[in-house]
Amino acid sequence: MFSIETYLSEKFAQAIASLYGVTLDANTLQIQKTHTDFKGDFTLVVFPLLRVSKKKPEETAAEIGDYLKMNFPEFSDYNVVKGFLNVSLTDNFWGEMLTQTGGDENFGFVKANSTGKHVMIEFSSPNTNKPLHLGHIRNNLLGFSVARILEVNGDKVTKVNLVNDRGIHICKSMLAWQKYGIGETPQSSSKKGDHLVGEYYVKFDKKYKLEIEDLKAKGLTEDEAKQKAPLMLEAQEMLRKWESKDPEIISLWETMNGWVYEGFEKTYNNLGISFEKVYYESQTYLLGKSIVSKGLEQGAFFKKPDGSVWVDLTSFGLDEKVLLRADGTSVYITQDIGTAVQRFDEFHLNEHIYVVGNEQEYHFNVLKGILNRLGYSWSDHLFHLSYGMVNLPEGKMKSREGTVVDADDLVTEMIDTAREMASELGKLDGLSETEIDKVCSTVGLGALKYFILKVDPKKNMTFNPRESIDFNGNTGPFIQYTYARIQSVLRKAEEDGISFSGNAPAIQMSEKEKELIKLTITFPSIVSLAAEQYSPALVANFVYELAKEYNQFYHDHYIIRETNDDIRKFRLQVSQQVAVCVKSAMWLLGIDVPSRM
RNA sequence: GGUCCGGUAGCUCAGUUGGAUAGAGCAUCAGCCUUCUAAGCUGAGGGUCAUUGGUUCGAAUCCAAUCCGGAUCACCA
Repeated sequence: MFSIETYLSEKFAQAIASLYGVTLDANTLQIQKTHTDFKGDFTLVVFPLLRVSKKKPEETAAEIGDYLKMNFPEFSDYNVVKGFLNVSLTDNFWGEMLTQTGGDENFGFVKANSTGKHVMIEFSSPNTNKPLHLGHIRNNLLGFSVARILEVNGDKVTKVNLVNDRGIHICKSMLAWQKYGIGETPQSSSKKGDHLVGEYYVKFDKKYKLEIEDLKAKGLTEDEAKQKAPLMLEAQEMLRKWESKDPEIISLWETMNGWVYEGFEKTYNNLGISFEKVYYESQTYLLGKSIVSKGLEQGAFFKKPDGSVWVDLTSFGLDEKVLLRADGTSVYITQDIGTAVQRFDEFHLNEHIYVVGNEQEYHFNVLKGILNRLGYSWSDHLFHLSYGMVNLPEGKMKSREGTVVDADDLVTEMIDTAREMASELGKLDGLSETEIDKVCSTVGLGALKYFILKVDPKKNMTFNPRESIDFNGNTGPFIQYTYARIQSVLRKAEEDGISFSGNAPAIQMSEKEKELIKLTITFPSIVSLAAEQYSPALVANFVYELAKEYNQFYHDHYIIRETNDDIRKFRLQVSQQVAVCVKSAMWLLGIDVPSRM
């Protein structure tokens, strides 16, 4: 892949070799974009070179600058400020860059499946007892975006979802529905299935709390009350029945989960999220038991007097961890061991990414430790993409206090806001209803997705609803707007019969024009860096900067209205290249771009 | 208490292996539409990069200590 830094490094290295007789590794040179308040395109930091030049910083910089100017035609000028060598490249060079990179729809993307690496990425992983919320949205957007980023870096990527469809919490909503539901269904109530089931989960909790209070009034301790509450006992009984495949319970479970899946599908659809494969815990929760037993035989684990099986991970700086209970049943991590082994066996994975919140960092360290202890060579290829929590301005989301932001509500709200803004600004006059719907949905979702993805995944973030529906400044709609503007210009060019294909004309460029070319040619390295760091935020920050730069250019320059044919052609080419980068970058974030808005 | 993560403008965030006078957006104030989309552009104010030491030509960035947040350390998932 072409990189301007690499290109320049080689020239610099050549200069240094010739001047000082020392061959330096080209990528140890420190090259950066020249600060805006200095003249020049790129800057070589010469301080580290003083020990080979054995001269003052200014002198060293000047010597290298002279050499470059004398020997390479693309260097037009240089200046030295303290230990910084600022070099300028010719318009010719930048024109050549534009010619080389322009006109390729897939610019910045590596050919599909070219690395031969197969990566599985698991994300979303919802429970079927309540609808998706804001936290899931961050998870889904991250997982989906990272998958695309890896794809365009040449990996084969399989996106999977592991649905938590069993367990005591599922039984709670089932029980509440059975007791208080009077046959309510999504159809009868016209509620979305996942929301309906979620309501019964909440109902269980309420009734359960009442029972606890009741028992406490009768003299039981908090813990005793929690354990002895009739509802809890019933839920546990239901779980036992489920595990023994009681037909009535299984049927209820299937029905209610069916409602939830219908609801989830809608949410995923609205968000534009999809998976290649969906796993269900009801089918995987027993996996791993035999592996643990084998590990026990091999001495990787040990048994306590009560019969429970443990692993000692103190050598990894972790603790002892139970793998099988005394009664032989498995715990959560047992399943994770099983699914990991199954997936690596079945798909011959090179890497497995788990998109899971940072509160489970310990869990994944334990998982890797166990797999390492079991001797799986790929245990190092599990990667926990650990993202920070999403908080509200008033603090953590708490379901008890009803501050959880529902995913569906949020999406609807964003799209509604987009519609209000558009009609207020008269942006969509003359479009059909369906076209308007499409644009508003694109813009509303763009705002939401960008707002979340622009933040470094590792960091906790604050979701301020008021700021999220702002469509100005560093937002998704701002970037979409830039794209729509360019499309408008390109449409106009076509209408006017202006062709701008072919090589970039030789013209005298403005700073803004050069800046745009500079930015677009760094797109490929941003894409690859984003993959290395599993960080859509890098792509988001890049595309924002590009859009901002383009809007300044747009403000200061005529494009269609430019009368000089060469300049007009050049500006159209630059515009198109920016549009390609914007569209691609947004696509990596899972965000659509409208051709008008 | 142990481990991990974080602390940058009033608020939300950038800051790419240590580089020049620390940047954006929001909010506030002041400007720009007979001209290709004003969801745009320009300008102003706003900072002890938590604190203190250290490393060196040079630190928001690396190291140590301290302070303040958060997560985690379940036979929960």
